[in-house]
Amino acid sequence: MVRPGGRSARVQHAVHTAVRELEAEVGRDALTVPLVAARAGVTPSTIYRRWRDLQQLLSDVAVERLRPDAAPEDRGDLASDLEAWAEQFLDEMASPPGRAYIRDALLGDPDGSNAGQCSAYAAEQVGVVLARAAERGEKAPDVESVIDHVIAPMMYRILFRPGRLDASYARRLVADLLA
Amino acid sequence: MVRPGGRSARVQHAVHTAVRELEAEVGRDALTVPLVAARAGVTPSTIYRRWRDLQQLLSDVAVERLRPDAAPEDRGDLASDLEAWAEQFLDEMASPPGRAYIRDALLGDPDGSNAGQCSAYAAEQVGVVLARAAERGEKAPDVESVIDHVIAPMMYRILFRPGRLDASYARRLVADLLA
DNA sequence: ACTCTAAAGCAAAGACGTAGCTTCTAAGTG
DNA sequence: CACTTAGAAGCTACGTCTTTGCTTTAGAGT
Repeated sequence: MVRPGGRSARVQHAVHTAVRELEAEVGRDALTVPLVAARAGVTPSTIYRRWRDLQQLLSDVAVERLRPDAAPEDRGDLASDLEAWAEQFLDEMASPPGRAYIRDALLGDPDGSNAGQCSAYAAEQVGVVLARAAERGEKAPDVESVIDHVIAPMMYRILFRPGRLDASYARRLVADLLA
Repeated sequence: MVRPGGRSARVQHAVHTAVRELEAEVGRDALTVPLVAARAGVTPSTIYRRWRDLQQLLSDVAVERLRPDAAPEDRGDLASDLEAWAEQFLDEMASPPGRAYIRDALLGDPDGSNAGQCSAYAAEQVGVVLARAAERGEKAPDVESVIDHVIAPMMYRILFRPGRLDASYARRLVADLLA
């Protein structure tokens, strides 16, 4: 049972913060559970008990970092909004740190719930764009179509075919979808 | 330098075999490098040197298992061929072992070459189907289109949205592409 | 205030990962 | 057919990480 205002929450926050700090300081590959524990001021066994291993901890932190921090920009029409969002999404996700976070999120995650959360974030952002279009009276596809025709192809390339990506790919996918 | 007929090749084979056997016997989570080494009759340091860690070893083995073992079935026309291939692909990849292999292949792979290999396997199979269609004189899409419109959406769901999949999804994607 | 329980601390034992050095083996050469 | 050589495997010792049982703490509910 998680007690929101209590010690558990403090520990979780301290550990997450320690991971982010150390990731920046010593690099991902040098991270170890004892190192994180020392920085967070907890004992290693606490981390092992709560997260089971370093992978799952990194996965948790990665999901946090993949959460969008702002609503998609409003450029006045669906095509522009979607194009801008897709370009930014691709740009962030295809970057080396972006790819690392995606891999971490997928990795320590037997049941896929962390990865599912990432997908939900993207779907939510797209949902906002589509809802705005609907309010304007524009004809808009549904979220599922955007996932299948825009997000999925971008993700596939990011994960399976690195080095075959640029912003024009995002624009082409959006254009094809809206055609 | 790898010497195909020599000791290196024997060791690599013994280690891969040991991984597959132990995976079946004790389960993935109980695999460790020393355990694999003992079964393969080599010392742990050999594995650490060649593969660096367990993840990369599992990644190598996973790629091997994801290699298709036969050419796609010929059902006489493009739509049927592609539909059959997509259904089988989805079925294999969405299964628990299939997902585990995909994750392993993605995982121990900083530069994405193992994952790229998996993608290449799928592209090759699709290429065979499309080439047959071209020989028959059918109008066929190119491989890139199939990747974007069929493979990528299936993979995205497998990785990010488990539990939202069935064979009809594969059929729908193929039908939409060929429409 | 008191009780109760989930979570954290502690400590010791065992397993794992790393690195230096030695030994082997197969490919190339005269 | 020896001989050389370099890459790869074996061995070993050390340090670090992981696991586990038990104890202690702190916050939620009464």
